[in-house]
Amino acid sequence: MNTALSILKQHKLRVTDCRLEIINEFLGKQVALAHSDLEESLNSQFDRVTIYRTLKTFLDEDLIHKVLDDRGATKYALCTHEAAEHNHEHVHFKCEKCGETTCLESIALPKIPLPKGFKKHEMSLLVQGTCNKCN
Amino acid sequence: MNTALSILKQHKLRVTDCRLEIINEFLGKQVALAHSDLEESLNSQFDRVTIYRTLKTFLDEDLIHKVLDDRGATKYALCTHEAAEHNHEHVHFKCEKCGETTCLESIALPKIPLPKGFKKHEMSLLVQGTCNKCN
DNA sequence: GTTTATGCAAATTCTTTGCAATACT
DNA sequence: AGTATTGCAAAGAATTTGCATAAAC
Repeated sequence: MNTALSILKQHKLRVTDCRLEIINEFLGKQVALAHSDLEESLNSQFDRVTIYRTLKTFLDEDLIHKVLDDRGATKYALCTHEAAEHNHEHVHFKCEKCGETTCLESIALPKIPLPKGFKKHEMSLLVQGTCNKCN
Repeated sequence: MNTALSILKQHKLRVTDCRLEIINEFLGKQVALAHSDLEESLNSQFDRVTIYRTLKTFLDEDLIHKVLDDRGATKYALCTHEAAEHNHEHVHFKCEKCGETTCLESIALPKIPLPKGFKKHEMSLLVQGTCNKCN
């Protein structure tokens, strides 16, 4: 079971209100969140700086990952840790109407034939359009 | 033939030093460039603000397009206008060693089966790894 | 009790806007 | 000549850093 508490414990991070609430935001809404989204939904409960630092900590611990955005905004989403090997390779879908970015984890990434001399390490795919809620 | 001059003429833009040089940067290095890259390579020849505005003009004219970056930096690359219909849907490759982002225009984007209710408009694919120069 | 996280202030960086001077057609 | 572009100053976001206080283990 994945509670905010158990996630922090798994990563051997100290349990603080800010961290718990931020993880709960990610668990609650199943979409990628930007710093500004968190600041807003946590309603100035925590300092802007604390949120930045929490996100950085989570990134370093591979608890969240960055999600590409067409507009250059930095968004984050929880990593799923089910498998032994960790990867961030989902398809992300950004809705052009509501602006939400969802991880489409069920969809496998295609194999891309690269030119000679290029070696793939990881890849990310961002699809833009309208989501199921806005259609 | 694609000279900086002819590109500006095609887009009915006024010919200025700054615009010519920026296009030449893109033509010269075949990689995606960020504002800071241009500022550096043009060596403070033009004001920071002018470069921002030039990039915005070029974006509006579909002369360049934004390229996704894993680190959240905003990068741009020239659009290729060969075909009648314009699209930005290349595969982009970012080298983790040298940091350069190249458009792999020859590689077709795969079709992605989206869940019910999702409708695709456009998509971008970023592959990260090591490029042919760094391998 | 020791270590780590938080909040506040302030510094940096990134990007945009207003306006007068300049360059383009 | 008329219009668009540039440079400078300055405003406004976004993000980072330093340090003392507070909280977690």
